[in-house]
Amino acid sequence: MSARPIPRYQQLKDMIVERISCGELRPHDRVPSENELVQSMNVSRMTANRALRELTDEGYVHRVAGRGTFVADFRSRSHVLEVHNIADEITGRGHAHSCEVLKHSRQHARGEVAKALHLEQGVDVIHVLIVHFENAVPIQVEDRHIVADFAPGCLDQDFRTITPSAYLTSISPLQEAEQVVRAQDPNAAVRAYLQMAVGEPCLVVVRRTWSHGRPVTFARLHHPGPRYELTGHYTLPGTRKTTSPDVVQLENLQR
Amino acid sequence: MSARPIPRYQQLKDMIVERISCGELRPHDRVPSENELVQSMNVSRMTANRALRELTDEGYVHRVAGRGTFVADFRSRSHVLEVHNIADEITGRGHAHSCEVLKHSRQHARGEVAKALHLEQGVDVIHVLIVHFENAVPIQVEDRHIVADFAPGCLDQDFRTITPSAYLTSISPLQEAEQVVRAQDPNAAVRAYLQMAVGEPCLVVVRRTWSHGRPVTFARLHHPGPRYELTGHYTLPGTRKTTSPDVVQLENLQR
DNA sequence: TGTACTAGCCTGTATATACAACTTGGCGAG
DNA sequence: CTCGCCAAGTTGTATATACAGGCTAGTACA
Repeated sequence: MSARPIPRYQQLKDMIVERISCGELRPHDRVPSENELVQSMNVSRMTANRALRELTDEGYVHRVAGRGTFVADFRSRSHVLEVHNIADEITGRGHAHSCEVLKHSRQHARGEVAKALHLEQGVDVIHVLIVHFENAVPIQVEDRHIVADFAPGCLDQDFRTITPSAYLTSISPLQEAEQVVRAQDPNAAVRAYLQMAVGEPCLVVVRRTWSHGRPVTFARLHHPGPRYELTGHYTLPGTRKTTSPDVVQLENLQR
Repeated sequence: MSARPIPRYQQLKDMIVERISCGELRPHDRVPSENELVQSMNVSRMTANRALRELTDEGYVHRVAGRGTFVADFRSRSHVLEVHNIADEITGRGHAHSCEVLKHSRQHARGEVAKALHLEQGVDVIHVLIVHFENAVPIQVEDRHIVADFAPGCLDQDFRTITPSAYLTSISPLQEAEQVVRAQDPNAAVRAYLQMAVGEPCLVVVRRTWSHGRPVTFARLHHPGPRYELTGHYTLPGTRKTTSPDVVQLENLQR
């Protein structure tokens, strides 16, 4: 059996990730410097350097020469985990975001929601239903359930000023996400919220997110097919020659 | 102005990536060992080690203690770049994949295709139109254009046995991808190919891929909304505690 | 002929050391 | 009081060295 000991740089990484994960170290907090790790952990500076450098590559921390190492803001961790902060997406286009909170209440998890969140039937969850607008045009219906004891202050949040997605990433690091995208006809309620014509399809994103090793939120996001598309841009890591592909505006697909 | 010199480990990485990118080093070829780099590039072994180790993390090479360092198979590079090899996806579900090649010919790029591929009007492209089946049920219409001089042997390929996606990743490393997902009603031809009922929406993926710093392929993938969904699973790098979220089969969304 | 072993190369890790560049805070000169 | 400079701490890089462990080919031996 290969019971090779865990390398010391990995032990350092695990220790720091654990302290971030459990909340002992919060975003923008200072992480022990290389020299401090040399003393407290009894390793060489190169080993401490490797641990912190790899944590930088992985997005956990942020380093500034001359100042120190700091815990990264959770939302800068992975674009794929925050790709669905609809407010940022809209303001990033230079448009105005607004929203209407239709529901924001405590409920007992049932059926699909309980199963998706790995909860017993009846456990408390927070249910929010929000319609997001881009320049006053409805662009997303956000139907989200949040495990209640994960976000104690959730009911007091004003989701008109901070989206649930932004709120969730601010209170804890999200470690894992699962997403399903499908094209589907909306039911009457969603169609009305999105002001869609009969026969127009929705782009539906169903997303579960994990934190501290358990699912904490389950969201169903409905978008009007004619007015919304999901864009992604992927670059392999380590590519130096910034090809910067000018984003060609794709024409409408009529064939 | 900060004209800081490029670090030596980065120079090594750039040199090796360039040799892979231009085809001098092909998948499974042996990359110079650390000690060879020490001699030929006049660096210390730790510097060579850092370069090769980071290239390993980035998926360019594969290292085996005792044997050496080898160029990684392109398709193992990034799941996001090959997420749309529909054949692998289907066989991964344990189902049977088959396809029908409706078109496979040389054409002159025009309009939207020329613009997307950054080509002058009239430059040669290969056009393939393929319907993919999962257990004899049509699941994707692949409408793809490939820059002709990028894939000289493209017209001789048998795309019934190897998908265009697999073929392209086999001949060159893909560096960048751009993808747009939308829900849209199909036109009559696509609807017929996919054996869809009138009124059912399509999940459309439009994808451009770069290699050697230029766009080389442009694909429009139509899927039947009722029978197809795009799933993604994202884990943050460096997470040791494999949470392994059992994939809950989400129920149909009826609200 | 066949088997076992060893020498040599390779990666993986760890340490000690060194220098450069950046940032901040404090101290001293004006 | 203010400005400028310098010292201390921090990250970023580079080197030399060392040992452990994996793999392979070739040699010695039976």
